[in-house]
Amino acid sequence: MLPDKKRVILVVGPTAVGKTRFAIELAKNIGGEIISADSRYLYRGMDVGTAKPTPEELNTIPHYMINVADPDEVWSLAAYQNETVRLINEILDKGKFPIIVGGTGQYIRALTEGWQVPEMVPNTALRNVLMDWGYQIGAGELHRKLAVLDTIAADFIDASNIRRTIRALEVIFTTGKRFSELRVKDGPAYDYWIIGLIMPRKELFARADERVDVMLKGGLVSEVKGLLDRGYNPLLPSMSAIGYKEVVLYLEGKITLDEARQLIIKNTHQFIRRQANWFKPTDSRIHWYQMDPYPLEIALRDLADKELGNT
RNA sequence: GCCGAGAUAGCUCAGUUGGUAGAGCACACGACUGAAAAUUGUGGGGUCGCCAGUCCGAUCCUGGCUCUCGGCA
Repeated sequence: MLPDKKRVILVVGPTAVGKTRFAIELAKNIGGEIISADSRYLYRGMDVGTAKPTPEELNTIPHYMINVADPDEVWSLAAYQNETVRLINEILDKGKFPIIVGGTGQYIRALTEGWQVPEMVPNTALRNVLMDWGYQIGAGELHRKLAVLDTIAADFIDASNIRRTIRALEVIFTTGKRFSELRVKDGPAYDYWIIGLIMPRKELFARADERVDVMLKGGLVSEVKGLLDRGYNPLLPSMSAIGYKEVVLYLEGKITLDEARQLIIKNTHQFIRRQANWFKPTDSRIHWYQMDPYPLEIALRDLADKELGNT
């Protein structure tokens, strides 16, 4: 099978479903290189708690967008998108298949739907001002201010979602344009083939729970302690990752280790549910595969059929 | 056996000066355009332990019973 002109493959699905292994095997079979679409793999030194691929796994197939930033660097959707589009072209130029793998639904969607993210770099000072304002008058009232300036944006941002409200106001105040107008969808720039991996939620939860214990035994606490010792602020976006924020609470003596474990499990379940909002079973663009029996062969066959134009 | 406390959603518990009930978690579903493993919205679910009494009306008051927990024997 030869690489198509603009074919890009994606492997999506909830955390702990088994994307990493599947993608590597897929890449080996079709001559692909892997671009991570996981907002937590970006950071160096955050390995155990993010279930990052092992160094051996990273060596078998070229991987990108992993370990590209220190934990105190702030990444974003737009930055991710820009960098990834560049990498896709690079891999295509080499005559290989780009395989985008990850569980960060927003990153995936932005790519597959061709989002034009508003050109407006976050303005921390402005955000802080808006945040203070929001706390004074209340999230609902701040949202009402937004409604005056941009009815459409106010419509798709929940009234109590102060963070989204602030971003919209930030963009409006800085650009003088409506946030809703800048929120453009260009449609897919490549011929995306989206593979969705899924398993019954109960099993998924069980796997995720097991993984939490593996992480704790595998040195999650000392990893977090190391990050704090190196001076990384627990309030950094990177440190808001599941597994990290809870262990920070434990290290600060606010909760016990067992409470931290329970919290991580709880937050992971909620995360899996939220991920399902981006990857829906009803989404006709996604080719869904149950993980049992292992779907590599079928997925390869479906892909081959697609290449031959039979689909 | 005696004394005390308790029995309310799947779990932990709050509550009703008597007018058939709530919160967190769990579970399910949704939003999202430069913080996204973030932030955020909605929903289903209860014969309020059992029986009797008082009352227009009992989950709440009274009596009995069953069970649980703690203390004493």
